[in-house]
Amino acid sequence: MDIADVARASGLKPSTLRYYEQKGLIRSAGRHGLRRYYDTTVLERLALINLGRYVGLSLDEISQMLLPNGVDVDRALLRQKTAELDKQIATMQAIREGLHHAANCPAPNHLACPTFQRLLKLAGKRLKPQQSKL
Amino acid sequence: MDIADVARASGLKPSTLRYYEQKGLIRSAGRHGLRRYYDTTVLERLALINLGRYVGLSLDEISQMLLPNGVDVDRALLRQKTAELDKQIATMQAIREGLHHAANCPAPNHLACPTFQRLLKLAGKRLKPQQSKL
DNA sequence: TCTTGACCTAAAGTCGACTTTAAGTTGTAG
DNA sequence: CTACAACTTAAAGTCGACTTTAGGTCAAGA
Repeated sequence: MDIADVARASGLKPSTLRYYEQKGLIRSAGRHGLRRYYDTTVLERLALINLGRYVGLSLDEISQMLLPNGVDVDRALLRQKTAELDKQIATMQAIREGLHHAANCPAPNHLACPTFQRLLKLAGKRLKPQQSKL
Repeated sequence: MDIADVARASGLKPSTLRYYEQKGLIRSAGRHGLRRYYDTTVLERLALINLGRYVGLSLDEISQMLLPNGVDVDRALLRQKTAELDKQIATMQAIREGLHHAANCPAPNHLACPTFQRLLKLAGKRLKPQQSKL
């Protein structure tokens, strides 16, 4: 497949694919003249990359996790990321509760409300970011 | 309090506070000569801003939510954000499950595994970002 | 009174993840 | 065989959220 096919199949732009290649995240199977061609395993690798981006990893972190040969993942890092994700989810749920309460709280001013107070403290400690797009 | 006090109390740098003021997110209570001074309600406003950042709002979105007068929040937007957060949490949990599975899956290659396959599809549809720092 | 550390402004710089642009090359349909 | 749509590269641009820098002002302690 050529770059346009991969773009179509992955939802990424050709420029993004070239960029990922430049960063060492993917490789083309070769060239026809100047033009890259890819085999279909690149799609799985891209899916893995999307997954990583989804859970908030940077491209650099992702390239550490992706084993350069083949299409697999570093399991230790995976476990670590799972644990981080657990914490993040817990905090988000607490905040979600707080927001829900705030949205329906009869107090004229949220800051008067003890539930909201707790919420503000919770958000005080920011965790790691979660990047993603579209 | 002067800007250094607010910085200390909020965990934000003076430069960030000036930046937030420039963006219209906060206001100082006045000046002593050139120097800004603040009253303590700015701390609550900053806590609210942190909260917004935490749940993935941009500074522009936050300034829409914060009522310019006083220290309160737009409740409709709050409800909407709560709903978005629900979706986001659900997806993160699914992915968390998938990662957990992958980290402990005996298959030599995750891509062989149907659980991981589902996971990859899930991550395909990226949601909105969640920004935050530190 | 003098010094100095904390403050001020405007403008430029940074970072990650791309996208866009400018200029050039080429596989392929007609 | 020719045209041209689709590819190529290197470099510059963009976006959000800040931070840093350069150059200046000033309140307060010694």
